[in-house]
Amino acid sequence: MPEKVRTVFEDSGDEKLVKLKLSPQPTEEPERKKKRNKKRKLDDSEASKPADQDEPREIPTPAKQVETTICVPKKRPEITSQTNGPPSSKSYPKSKPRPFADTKTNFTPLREKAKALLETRRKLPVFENADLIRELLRKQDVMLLVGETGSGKSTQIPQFLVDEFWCRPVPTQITRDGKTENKMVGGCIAITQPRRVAAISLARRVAEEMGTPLGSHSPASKVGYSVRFDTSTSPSTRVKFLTEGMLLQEMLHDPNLTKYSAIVVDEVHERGINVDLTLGFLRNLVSGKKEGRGGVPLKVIVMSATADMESLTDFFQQGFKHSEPTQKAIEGADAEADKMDTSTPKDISVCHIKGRQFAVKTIYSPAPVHDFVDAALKIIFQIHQKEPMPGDILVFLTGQETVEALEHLVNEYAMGMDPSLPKILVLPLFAALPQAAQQRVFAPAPPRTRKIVLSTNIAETSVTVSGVRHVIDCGKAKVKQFRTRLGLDSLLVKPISKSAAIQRKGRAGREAPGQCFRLYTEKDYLGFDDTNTPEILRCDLSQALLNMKARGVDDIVGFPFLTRPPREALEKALLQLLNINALEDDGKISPVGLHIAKLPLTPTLGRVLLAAAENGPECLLDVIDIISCLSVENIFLNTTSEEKKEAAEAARRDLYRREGDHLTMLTTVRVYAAEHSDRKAWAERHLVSHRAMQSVMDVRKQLRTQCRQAKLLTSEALNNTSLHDPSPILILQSFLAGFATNTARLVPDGSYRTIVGNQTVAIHPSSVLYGKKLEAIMYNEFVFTNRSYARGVSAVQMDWVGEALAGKD
DNA sequence: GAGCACTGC
Repeated sequence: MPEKVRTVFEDSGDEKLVKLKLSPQPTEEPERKKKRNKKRKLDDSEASKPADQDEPREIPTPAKQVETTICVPKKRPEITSQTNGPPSSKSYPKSKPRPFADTKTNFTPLREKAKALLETRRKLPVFENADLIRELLRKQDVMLLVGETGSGKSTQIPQFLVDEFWCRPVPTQITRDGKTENKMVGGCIAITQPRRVAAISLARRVAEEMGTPLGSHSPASKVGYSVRFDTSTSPSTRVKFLTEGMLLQEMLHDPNLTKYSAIVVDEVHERGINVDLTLGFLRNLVSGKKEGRGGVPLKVIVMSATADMESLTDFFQQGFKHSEPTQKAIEGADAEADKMDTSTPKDISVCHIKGRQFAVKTIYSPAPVHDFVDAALKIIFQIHQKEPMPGDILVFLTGQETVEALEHLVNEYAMGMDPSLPKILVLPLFAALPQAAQQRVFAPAPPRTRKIVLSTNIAETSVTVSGVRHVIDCGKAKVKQFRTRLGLDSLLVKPISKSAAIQRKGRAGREAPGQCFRLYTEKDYLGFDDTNTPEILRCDLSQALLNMKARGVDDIVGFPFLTRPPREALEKALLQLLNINALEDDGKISPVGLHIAKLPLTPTLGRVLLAAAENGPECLLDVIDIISCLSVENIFLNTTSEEKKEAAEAARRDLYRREGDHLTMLTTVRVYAAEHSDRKAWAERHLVSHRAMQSVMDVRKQLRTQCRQAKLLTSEALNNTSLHDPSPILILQSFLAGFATNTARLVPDGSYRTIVGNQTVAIHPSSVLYGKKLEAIMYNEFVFTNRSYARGVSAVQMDWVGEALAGKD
């Protein structure tokens, strides 16, 4: 090993850095395992392993006792003092035995299991706050809960609440449009999650803890989940885990969420656009008059891992302030109400629950790092030489390119390594990696071997690698940013936020004390943003706006955004919706828009689908096949080596169509769907991603069903198995109905210029049209990475483009 | 000659 390897961080003052606010915290085994299950993305079969694998393991004794902080509104000191009293676990069982009373099924084994789990649940930090949380929610409708990693909040909070009196269904009379209707309101708790796998594995865990079967397995099941393509609930479901997108979807059909007594919004700190929309709608619901719920209140519990609760408190308080006038009228106490504005929150409580993690030592680079791949290489071998086994290394890099570069370097250096040292096993990890290769990361390292996982930020939230005690953080990540003015997405390397840095560091302290090497200076760290930029500031807003319009939010400017997008971004999105006729001229949603909003597609792809329907059932079926591919990750596998690349070219030649990527996708779906013996083998032969194709078939099925329900397709058209010849012209013209502005023409110097905006754009190398010179092209995506690229490209004729653009006026 | 990570009845 080269001399240099050891130098960089040798004297980087570990002592000083250790002091960095690391709350020394013990660990909690079941919670950790739950998290691992929860975060282990990408493999549902893994998540569905039998529960007995979740049994606690031996764990080192924690260094210090957990500290639990509770902050409640100053007005209620008496409640705070309650939690400082005797252990609350005693009071828990009093409301517990009920769940089984009303069923004949033999749940004895499940109950036994639940009983065993109760012991470990009691040790969760959140458990001692159960009474306080219940108490507060009896009186207030909104609770903000900061729960650090390992606090157990996601599994326990719903169980604390499910037997509360306010969580029962209430018979009500709801008057709408002059008609009065008797209806049961409430009874269920929803818990939203940003990711599918998290929703499913949390549901599984909570079902075990409650001693009830999961979802549709039994009509008596109390716990279920709902994610796209996979819903598992029963008539008795009281606790339902769902993705944020799924809750938004439910709200389209039932804006008042009448099934629910409480909505728990989890992982809010991740700030995906769906969570922002959800919170906006929920705020309107809790601070409104609740007529649609027959006056039955809805409890909202907002949970986050970071302490930035101020903006959320303000957010909900603003809502109550706005609703004050109606209350004033009722109470006739104007002066009192005005005073409320400056006092403590009246309707919101805030709880803070410390998590359980081992201490992680932070080691900064003493000087700025220019080449983080090189710097990471040195630290890897420094750790490998100095640190005892076991203790795997997790390196956060920016993308596939840097991951593969470092993989190569580490393997090269390892060959010249002192043979007396333990072996090294380098494992890359990124989303585009085939499933089997990803799974290797989760297997324990072989004896006398140190695992070195080189990962993108997929390991920050979506996937948990066990065995990690050393983290190396390059301090950067690729971030997608929609640029309103240019109408393009850029994918650029940017510094991460402080909260992402903390999250990365935390990955070293899940099983034992660890260390985190930051490939940047402490000064750099202090210059990072506090939190990740919310997605709502980084993405095209047309889908979000259409969703809002579809449920009658016409005043976009008046909508309660947790973070308000710039006016320009909102205007651009509105314009885009007008362009595809999703809105009327007065800004209200059009019938076309309403139809599009119900499809699980971007507004543009939704528009394409409707245009295809006008071109006849054959064209619609073909366009559904193509759209299904476009709404899924890349269906063609990445080719790693040169030989593979050539093999791929040869294998796929019969799928490629000269018209472009759209017709190529259509051919691929058709051939795949016609393959009845072994689709997996077929996919492997053609270097097509079988996983992606399975998703394509799911989406295709869903879209076909929706089209039949909307009477765009007849059952005969769907059942007709004889294949027609596709009409490229009709298909591409349908696409132009949504993508007329995503077109470019060839200019004399051989490059392409966009027809709207006259910007230079190149055909992406992944396209079948890469390097081809055509009169004009249409593309689905306009992305900037190292240069401007068009992705999802087909050849079109200029006069079609002219017609499509003229149709907009 | 190139692909951060999620999601949708």
